[in-house]
Amino acid sequence: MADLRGGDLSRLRQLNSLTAIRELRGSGPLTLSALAERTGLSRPSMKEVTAELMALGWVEEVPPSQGTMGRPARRYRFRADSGHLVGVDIGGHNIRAALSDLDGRVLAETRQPVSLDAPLADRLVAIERAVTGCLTLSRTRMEDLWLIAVGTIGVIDIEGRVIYSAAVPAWRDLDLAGELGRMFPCQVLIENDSRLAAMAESRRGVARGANDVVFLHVGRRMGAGIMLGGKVHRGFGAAAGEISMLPEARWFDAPEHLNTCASVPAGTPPEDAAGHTLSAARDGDPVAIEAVERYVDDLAVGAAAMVLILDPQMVVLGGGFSRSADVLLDRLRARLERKCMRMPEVRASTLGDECVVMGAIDYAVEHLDEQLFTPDKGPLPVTR
Amino acid sequence: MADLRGGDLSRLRQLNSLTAIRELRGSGPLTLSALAERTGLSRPSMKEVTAELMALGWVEEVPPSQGTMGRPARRYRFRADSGHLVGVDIGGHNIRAALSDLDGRVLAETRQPVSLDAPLADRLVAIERAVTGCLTLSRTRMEDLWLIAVGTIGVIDIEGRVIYSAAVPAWRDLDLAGELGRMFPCQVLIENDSRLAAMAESRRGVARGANDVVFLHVGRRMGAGIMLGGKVHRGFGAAAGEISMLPEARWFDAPEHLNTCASVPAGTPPEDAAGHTLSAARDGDPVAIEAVERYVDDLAVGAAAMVLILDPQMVVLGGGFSRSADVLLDRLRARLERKCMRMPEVRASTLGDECVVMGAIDYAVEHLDEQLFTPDKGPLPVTR
DNA sequence: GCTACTAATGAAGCGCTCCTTCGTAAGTGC
DNA sequence: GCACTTACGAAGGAGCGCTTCATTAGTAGC
Repeated sequence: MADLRGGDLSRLRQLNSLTAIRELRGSGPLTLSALAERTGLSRPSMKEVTAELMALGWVEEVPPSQGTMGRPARRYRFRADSGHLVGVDIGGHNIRAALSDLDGRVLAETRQPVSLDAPLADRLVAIERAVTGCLTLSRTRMEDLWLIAVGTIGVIDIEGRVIYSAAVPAWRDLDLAGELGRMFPCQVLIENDSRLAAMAESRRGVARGANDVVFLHVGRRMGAGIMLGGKVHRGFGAAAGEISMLPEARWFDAPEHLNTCASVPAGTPPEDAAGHTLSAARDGDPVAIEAVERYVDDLAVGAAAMVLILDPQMVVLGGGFSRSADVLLDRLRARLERKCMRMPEVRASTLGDECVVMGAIDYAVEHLDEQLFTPDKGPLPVTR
Repeated sequence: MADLRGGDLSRLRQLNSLTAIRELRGSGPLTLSALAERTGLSRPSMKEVTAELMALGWVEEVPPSQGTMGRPARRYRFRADSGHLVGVDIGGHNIRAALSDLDGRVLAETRQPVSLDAPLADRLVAIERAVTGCLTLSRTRMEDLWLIAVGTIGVIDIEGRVIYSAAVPAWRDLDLAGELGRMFPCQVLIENDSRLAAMAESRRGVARGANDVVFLHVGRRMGAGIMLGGKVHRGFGAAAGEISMLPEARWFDAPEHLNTCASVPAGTPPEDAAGHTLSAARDGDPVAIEAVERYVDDLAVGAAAMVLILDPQMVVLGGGFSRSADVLLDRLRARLERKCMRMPEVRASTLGDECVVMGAIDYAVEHLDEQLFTPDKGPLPVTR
């Protein structure tokens, strides 16, 4: 509403075309009348819009559905297959990639393990392999990629440089946008992974329909992503959501309660310790339960800070530990209930490990929408 | 961009009319050509728009400016005087009101002292007096009031009920919207006072031009207001910004450091104690300085939480203690510099005690804009 | 196999909004 | 009083969306 400047007549057509595409994308093939009803336009106008979209290659006709009363209506669908998107999740230990059509429907997925302290070159190679893996799996050519969206750990500045990364040494002070821009021939978007996870949950996960969502990444490291008004909240310098940096929020060392619990068997590899503790707590081990209580005590402080400041509709628990959401959720709820002014819904992620990749794809889809009718903005193929 | 659905042609005209009004409001009288250039429309179209706006009574012609080359251009201005707005600040000890024209230019101001523990009826009477005082001062009739916006301490829910108020006993569980709706014959908007203060600072105060602003109310009580993307951030349940409720954020008791400082002379009334401490610190009293340091230590925790979570462009220090911003600002900056990921600008409020009233007026003006062309929404007079 | 019914199609005509273009009008400067 | 500058106002045209109506392509019933 704010940046709306009316203007030309053609702008009106653009907007109407865009809403038509959004409707088509959301609901599969639609008849002209259905489309007209949904967009609020008249049928003849809608017809003109679809004709234009078909000429542009965005929309195509599909065979009419049979068995209906009256003359069968022509049906149109968004040509989601006329281009491809890739979402990448650059984690500490794994690099995931997924290739999707323009609707965000996943066509191929890959995963490349990578060690935390791998040198930069290895990590970059793993990224390239993850993406090319998706391409071969789905028999897609690199030239058919329109957009790659990348979610990564660390704080990324507006230009796509990694300005902070506690976990991954090779990642610090890296011009990630530059590296990936050289690697792939299409546009590359870079975003913080927790923000993308938040987006995925609010688009296709447990928070679908909620516009104001806080995503808590609980795992070996802590993080948070924020959706406000249905949009990713990046902040003025793209550093929003970094509450784990604040000692008083007690997030940074919170996982230690689970890692150092006495009920973890000796010899357990450190990356599995927290999982053991959570399982033991589920089975009723009082020592483990005590550790979990202390963990959630800490978790709740940062979470309450976010809830009190933002007042979101929903808090989504994601990340590695959210597999044990049954152990964590009610405990977190109880503490937030005491600390918060207005209690938000608190739910566990339904997308799990796929969260960030899915969010990256959703992010790419959103960007696509925005660029559909501003061809000067980015090098998007218009017809095919 | 998101809620934009194109649609009718007349919608286009509405939007263009609205941008025209915004330009006129912002820049005083404008010629047709200037207006056309600013809005991006052609001169003939602009002429039609202004003709319509003049017919509606929103815009009027003013004498052309002299001494220019060529034929003098007709000039148009927004008829800011065709209606009036009132902003009210319901504080603990004072009730302020200001009457403005539709541009938000203040025409009259009043203040009504009221004691913290005054019964509800007295407080409501004081509100009415503050408003009617403005009316008589500016010789305005109650019927010429279009909109009253009220900022108040406490947490207000979406329906305008006070659901929490630590400071003012009479305020709790009050249906404020209902009470004020019965009191005044026009529409009444209610909002949290810190949010309105944030709005005022970002519209006409020190944060003018900044879209992402955190306003910290530092005074006998602590509060915060958030502007994101140029809009007040209310949160899903209108409870955003209440970080002072979190003990770990150390805001709630922070003022005690100043109140209980040993350098405050015995017999000082409690409400003046903090002021004494701040003055003494300015004069170099080491005991007072120590108290201030501890105060800012606490203040910085909650402030850092907000900055880390939101990553605003600017943090504005307002409220009673901000009169001593010279004592506080650099100390706060130093701490935030250590705690935050990206350091925002930190500035002192320039509007002082007027902050909330001004914000209320700005809030009313904004609402007006939104309702200009949706007459079904509220009972706004269209012509005069 | 024919008729009645249903629902979508396609074309025609209208109104609104914006655009460009042009001759005209009203000032200033010499 | 004349040239120059700048704005005004009217005319004509293009784009977009709307309503209306005859036509078309199916199903359902007899």
